[in-house]
Amino acid sequence: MKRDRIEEIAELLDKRGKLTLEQLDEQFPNVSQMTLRRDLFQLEQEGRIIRVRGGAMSVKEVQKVSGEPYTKKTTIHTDEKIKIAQKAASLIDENCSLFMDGGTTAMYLAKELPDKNLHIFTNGLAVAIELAQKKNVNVTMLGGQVMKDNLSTASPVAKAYFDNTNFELAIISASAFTPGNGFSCGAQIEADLLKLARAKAKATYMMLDSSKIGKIMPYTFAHIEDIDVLITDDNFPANLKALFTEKNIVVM
Amino acid sequence: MKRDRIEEIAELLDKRGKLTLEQLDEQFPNVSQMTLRRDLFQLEQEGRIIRVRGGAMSVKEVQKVSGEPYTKKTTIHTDEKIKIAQKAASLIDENCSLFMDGGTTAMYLAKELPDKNLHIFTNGLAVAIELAQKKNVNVTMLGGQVMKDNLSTASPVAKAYFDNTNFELAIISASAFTPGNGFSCGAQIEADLLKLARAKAKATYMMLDSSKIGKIMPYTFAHIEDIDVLITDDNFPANLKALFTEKNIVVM
DNA sequence: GGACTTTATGTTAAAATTTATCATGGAACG
DNA sequence: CGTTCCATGATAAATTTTAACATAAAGTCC
Repeated sequence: MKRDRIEEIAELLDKRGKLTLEQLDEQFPNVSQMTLRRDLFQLEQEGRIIRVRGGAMSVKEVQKVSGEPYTKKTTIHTDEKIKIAQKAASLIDENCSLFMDGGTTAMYLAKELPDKNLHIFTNGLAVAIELAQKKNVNVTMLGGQVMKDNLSTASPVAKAYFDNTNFELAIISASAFTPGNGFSCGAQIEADLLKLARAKAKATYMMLDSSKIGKIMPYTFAHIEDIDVLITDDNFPANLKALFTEKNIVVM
Repeated sequence: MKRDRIEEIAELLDKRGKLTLEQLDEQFPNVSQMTLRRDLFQLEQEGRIIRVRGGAMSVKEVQKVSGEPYTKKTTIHTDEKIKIAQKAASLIDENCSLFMDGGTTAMYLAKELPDKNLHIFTNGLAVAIELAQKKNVNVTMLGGQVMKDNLSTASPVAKAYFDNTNFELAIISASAFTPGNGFSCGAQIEADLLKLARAKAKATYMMLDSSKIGKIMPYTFAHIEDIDVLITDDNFPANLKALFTEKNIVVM
């Protein structure tokens, strides 16, 4: 049907980056050019493609050419992060109240999250915008000074915010991890916030892609025993995994 | 010469996101459309813009979080709002500390603002992201529940934030205005925030495009005499203007 | 099941935009 | 100076997009 065809077109465009109407016509010989045009129009409305003269291109394709500091980051280790985000999304039940940080992995989680009844606290500007798209998700943004490199906020006043709020789950990620130094990040104020979130939550889930392993950043905000679940990718070393499992921490 | 013009076009496109050839023609009345076309072609070759039917768009624009809901709104009365934003931008001096709301007009102001040493408080997610692009601007995001229709936050705790901060200027806009009901908006909590910002600031500048005139929204947050400067467009009725000027309020 | 409405699609003509081509003027250069 | 090169402008031709209407298919409601 219509929707199937539209999805197929979107997929093709994501794959090829750019297609002319002629090429699309070849791919879909059983419908008219006008129909394909209308499909492209709809996809454009949905913000997934950009129509250009002669055809259309995938938004993702354009994003690859990126020069911005934040978007650059999002292209690194994308596949692992998406897989981690998908795993994390599968752990979140309806009616849950949770905290998410503002990192790129959290951004993918925000995208993967189904539109369920949830209440989410976050300090990520981009994360908040992404979540705001979902009708059933209630989003609360934590205020504070905006950090330009990762578009998230942090503030000494955050505690005041947390005082009147409750959440069961903190899903956070780290910029670096070693067994000795634990989970660390690059800003004191960010570390403070994450510590607070961790303390406030009943459980802490850590998303960590394996590229972070062996790195050390200035501020540690959690050690191995502070977390409840570690969500990582297939390249996570077995010997490290043992370190977690022997402390009854689930690694997935 | 040629290169200068091309750079200017690129800059404009980064600011506005998207321009039609007609709009470009207005901006550059001394060259022909064909020349502008050739400039766009060259910029496309350089990978800095994407040409679309009718004009071109900035690559940066596409890289923004996809499918923003407020993009719908941003297409209405765009030209007036940009002009108002430009006027407002010209009023802001270096080293100023100010509050900006999260509306679409504020969004244009954020884009028009030069990269000067400023400290800006805002409750707009998109505004904060836009401002974070500027190296010299220090941005503080106000936290709170995210309102999905306009991507801004509001919270009863905002007062706590304001208590420890100072700003000279509040640049805000309203959803509706009549002489009797003053400046109003659609959410109580938003009205509260704007009132607070107004009270905190030494001066209040109101950005109001003329399409808002005669409309009434549920919550009034300011009356004529509460503001210091009214920034509006050329369609602002003369009789209303008199109402402001007789109270020594600058209308521009 | 039949009459109705809605939705998706195709066809064609009209409108708009882009490309191609050639002509002009001025700057650069010997 | 004369020549060459480049940027620009004007116009016509080609292409693409939009708009309008017609038709077929799919639901929907008694």
